Amino acid sequence: MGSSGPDWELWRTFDAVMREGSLSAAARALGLSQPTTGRHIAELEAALGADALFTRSARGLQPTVTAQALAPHAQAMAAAAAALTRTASAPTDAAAGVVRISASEVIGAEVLPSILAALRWSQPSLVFELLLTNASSDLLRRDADLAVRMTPPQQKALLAKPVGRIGLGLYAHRNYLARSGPLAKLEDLANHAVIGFDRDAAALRSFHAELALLPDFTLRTDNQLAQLAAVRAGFGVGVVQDPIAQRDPTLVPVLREAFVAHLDVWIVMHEDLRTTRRIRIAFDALVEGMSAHVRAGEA
Amino acid sequence: MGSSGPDWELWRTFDAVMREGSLSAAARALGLSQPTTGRHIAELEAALGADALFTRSARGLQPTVTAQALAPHAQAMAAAAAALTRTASAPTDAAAGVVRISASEVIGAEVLPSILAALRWSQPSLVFELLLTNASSDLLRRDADLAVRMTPPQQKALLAKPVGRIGLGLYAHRNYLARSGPLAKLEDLANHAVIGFDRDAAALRSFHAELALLPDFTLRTDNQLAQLAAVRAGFGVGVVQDPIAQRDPTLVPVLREAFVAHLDVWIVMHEDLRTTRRIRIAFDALVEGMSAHVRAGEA
DNA sequence: TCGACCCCATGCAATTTTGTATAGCAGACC
DNA sequence: GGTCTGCTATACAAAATTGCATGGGGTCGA
Repeated sequence: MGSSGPDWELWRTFDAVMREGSLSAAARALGLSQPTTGRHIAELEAALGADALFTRSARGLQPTVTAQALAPHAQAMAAAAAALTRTASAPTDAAAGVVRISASEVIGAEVLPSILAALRWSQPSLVFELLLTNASSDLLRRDADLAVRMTPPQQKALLAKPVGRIGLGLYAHRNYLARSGPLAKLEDLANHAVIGFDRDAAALRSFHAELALLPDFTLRTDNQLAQLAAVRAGFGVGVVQDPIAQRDPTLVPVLREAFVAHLDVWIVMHEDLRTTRRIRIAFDALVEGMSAHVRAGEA
Repeated sequence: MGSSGPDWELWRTFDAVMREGSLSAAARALGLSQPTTGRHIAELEAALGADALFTRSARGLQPTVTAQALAPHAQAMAAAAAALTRTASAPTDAAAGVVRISASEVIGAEVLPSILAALRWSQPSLVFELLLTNASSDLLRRDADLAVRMTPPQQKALLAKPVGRIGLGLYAHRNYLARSGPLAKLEDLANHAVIGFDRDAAALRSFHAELALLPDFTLRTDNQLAQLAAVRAGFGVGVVQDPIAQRDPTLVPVLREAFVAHLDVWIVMHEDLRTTRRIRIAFDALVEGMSAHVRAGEA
């Protein structure tokens, strides 16, 4: 019985069409010709039954409800295919090949570079890919090999190692403080420029718990790198990870007693990758590097 | 750039070869010819670089370390492909098509049948697949659409609904009790036939916590259906879910005060499937049916 | 030790899949 | 209103993939 579904290659085309929005664009992305992508989609539609996947138009293909329901699975398939080529990029027992790391934007921009630089110095054959997104992207969907996570490990299939706790505090640039009014009590914040989140529900909630009577933010953005940059530029007061703030002598902690929060940090990997040497090497390096980072913040 | 890895269809062949153990068997499973599968593997090996995936022998193909590292990703891909055909098996907005449900063996054999029977009565176009395994199989890997879980939801991408708590108790058949010695205190168990787990580490641990001084089991098996059958057959004393035991008047609860345990039950589904009507219908039916089951045990 | 069986590898013809070229259509912009 | 761009759909030839048949080699059991 070979009839267990269509040719997998058709799903790859489907995924590309969903992503690119038209047969022609998908053909370009895949390195195929436009008639071929069109035939692939036609073949899928024929194989799946009566209802069409797309409505054709001169402006491209618009996915039907069915196609929209299929899309996430196709993406999962694509992620697995990418993981396959990544894993095969070098022998399992070699300290070479591609390692794909998922982390938050702040960690990826402020902390990982030095860790990876050191690692590459000792392991010159490693190649890194960074997937920087705050929405903790799916290790389970194999979008990445390793991840730096701020939430406890959620899944048996994942191998997680805690590396400590990053303190969060309110900071401001000394130039800002020199020009602004007093900031000794939590209530003083009402007269200050406060940098915070815009719509990120999860982040807002977690900070609400810690900082119940926070005034309205003066600068709102969900991009934490922008928040950090704003604090450094002297715009106002914002939440900064202690170890990052302490590297910059111009940043001054404020309201140390009034605001306390922290992030528990984990390094996470797929259990499947346990035996792949380059992943293991990168895992260990991340554990060590992030541990050092966390300790630096405790000083 | 279309050169992002080999033809996906090759991975399907790879997965089949890993599963079946030989080119010929894989060819049979896929409905292809043996030369074709051989060529697929050869093409993969050529595409991935120097090191081979399999060592050829007259008894089949033996996977190398690299191939073993690739296998789980290929399985993930296969699961996603299966989910695609399943999802496409009927229009998204139809109360028809295949719904794949993961649950423990006991739930699948003792509880689900009546729930699904009732559901099928009101929705005759639904088709069900049961994946009965105690190792909570991966919803995230898209092995199933829905799951009945005894552990709290671990993943953001999953939509989980608690349906209550199933009590666990020690039970024995009345015929057994009529012939055996007294059973009033926990210590009396030493003189009884006790049915329990064999090697299932997780299960053993969870029961050790509840029943510290449990004697050595007289009948050991990790198959919980066999445990249940043994209790029903009057072999001895075993742990049974209250709602299941109470349906059978010949089963008598014993040591009610000494042993108390419970399982929190959740119905879990992929967030991706939220908009697929048949999955939603089955989800709601499972929530209602399992809630009723749980309540039945509280009587 | 022989035979039966299952396995992989290879040559060749048929089929399938793909690409090229082209036509037709809808919207954007001057 | 005309032109330009981007899209899909179709005809036909080239290329690639597949299946069939067959050969060679190893393992198991009588």
